[in-house]
Amino acid sequence: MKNKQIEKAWRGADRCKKCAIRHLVLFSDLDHEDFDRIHHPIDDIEYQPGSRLYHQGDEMPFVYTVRSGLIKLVQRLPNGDRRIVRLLSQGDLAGLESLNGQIADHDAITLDNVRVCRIPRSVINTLQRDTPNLHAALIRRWQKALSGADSWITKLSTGHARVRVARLLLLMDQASTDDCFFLPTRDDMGAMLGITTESASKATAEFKRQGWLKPLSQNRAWIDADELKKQFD
Amino acid sequence: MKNKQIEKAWRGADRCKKCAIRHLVLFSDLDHEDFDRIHHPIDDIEYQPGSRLYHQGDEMPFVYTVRSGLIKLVQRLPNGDRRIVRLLSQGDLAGLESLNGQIADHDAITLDNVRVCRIPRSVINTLQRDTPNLHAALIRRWQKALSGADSWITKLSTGHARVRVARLLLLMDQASTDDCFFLPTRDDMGAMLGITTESASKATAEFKRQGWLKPLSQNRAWIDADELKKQFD
DNA sequence: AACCCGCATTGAAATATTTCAATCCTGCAA
DNA sequence: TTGCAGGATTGAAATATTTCAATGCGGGTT
Repeated sequence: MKNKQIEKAWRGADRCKKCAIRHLVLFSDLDHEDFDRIHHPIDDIEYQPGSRLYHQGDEMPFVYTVRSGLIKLVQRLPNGDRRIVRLLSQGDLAGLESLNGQIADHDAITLDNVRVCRIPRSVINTLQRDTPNLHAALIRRWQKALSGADSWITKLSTGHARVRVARLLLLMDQASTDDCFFLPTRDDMGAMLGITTESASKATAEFKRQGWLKPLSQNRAWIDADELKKQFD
Repeated sequence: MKNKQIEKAWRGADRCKKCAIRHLVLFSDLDHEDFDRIHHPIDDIEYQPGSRLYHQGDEMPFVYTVRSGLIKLVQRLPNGDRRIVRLLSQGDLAGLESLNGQIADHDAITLDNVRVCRIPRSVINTLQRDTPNLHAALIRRWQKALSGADSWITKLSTGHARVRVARLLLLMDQASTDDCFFLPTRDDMGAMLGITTESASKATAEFKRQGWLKPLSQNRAWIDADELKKQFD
């Protein structure tokens, strides 16, 4: 069986102190004492592609820090329409709404191999009371999510299908540290851009024919960013 | 001349203690001492329709609490496309990004008569250090903005033009305390929904013909919410 | 190697939206 | 009251997208 969690490698907050990407994650500004206040287990979990961290409507006992990989947040409408409203990558938080005790706004589904730290809500709430440093970190995450949501609207939900696909590719290219990046399925592209799978495919195929997009092995691709910008900006 | 601020009625934080909508605004959870910590002037300002609180790209020395009226947040793309990414109403904060010292992500423009409290960034930052209560209030605002942004994507940027217009009307109806609500210009509807002014107009006109939408005096309208939901949900 | 399965691609017809230009309203000013 | 200005509405032609059905392709399995 695929799509389920496969590992709980590490437990506890001690690990956080030594985390290789600590500057990116939520606890970056905590000091030594702060860590000692954490008594609930913080688990390091790895997911296969297509796993679901939580469902829209779930109670949310945890917050997740993304350590690596990509997660899509999918929102369903009563009529069955689905829309991907955001992608989360390294350093982002999934399940922010839990901090206010709300139920999940989305399905959170992994796109590729994903590693997260799963933090009980109570840890955040406790720390928040005592350590102002965490506040700033939280506010920054919130701010980033919000401005991401805004540009999702202006860049990915506005203009012709070909333009939206181009902008998506440019965004994913920028977000990647590598010189190649994760290329979503046409289906997911459609759900991100508010167009059909076929329209996403037609645009993508055309970019390939033009040589502006080159698929590499396994879901990964390279783009000629300058050319795409020149054509569609 | 229109479109400029016309009044600075009240100054200072003392007023905040007596604010009629204090339960809705940012300082709802502050206690008496907290208010005494505020030394910078907090102004109560009224704007005419079409006024601009700030421009995309501006430095942001202030945060604004909306006391009454509607504000649109408009984002411009390099190619000149504009998109309204959110509407702010009573109790919402404009200029959240200022809290991280960032420049404005949007143009903030009033749709009707708007009254706001203009709070210097320094007040927030100072209070934030000392009063955990403000934190919760800020986080709530952020959360609300974010989930608003998400449903803007799923509800207002997905599906056929007629459906989007219907959803917009339903949203504005729900948001209103009154039994009628502010009906935006077709131009603004287009910018909210990612469609042309004409498409917005055609949908709106059809709803009127069907009797599902009745314009009242002056930008205000009533809808048959049940019927619209039945048709487009 | 042959076969499958799950995407991706493609084409053609049916729809929907945009574009562009003309016309209609309505509130406001003279 | 008349006239004007700024939106709103409408129609018809040009485009773009969706729909639906067929076909292609690549990786993994037997």
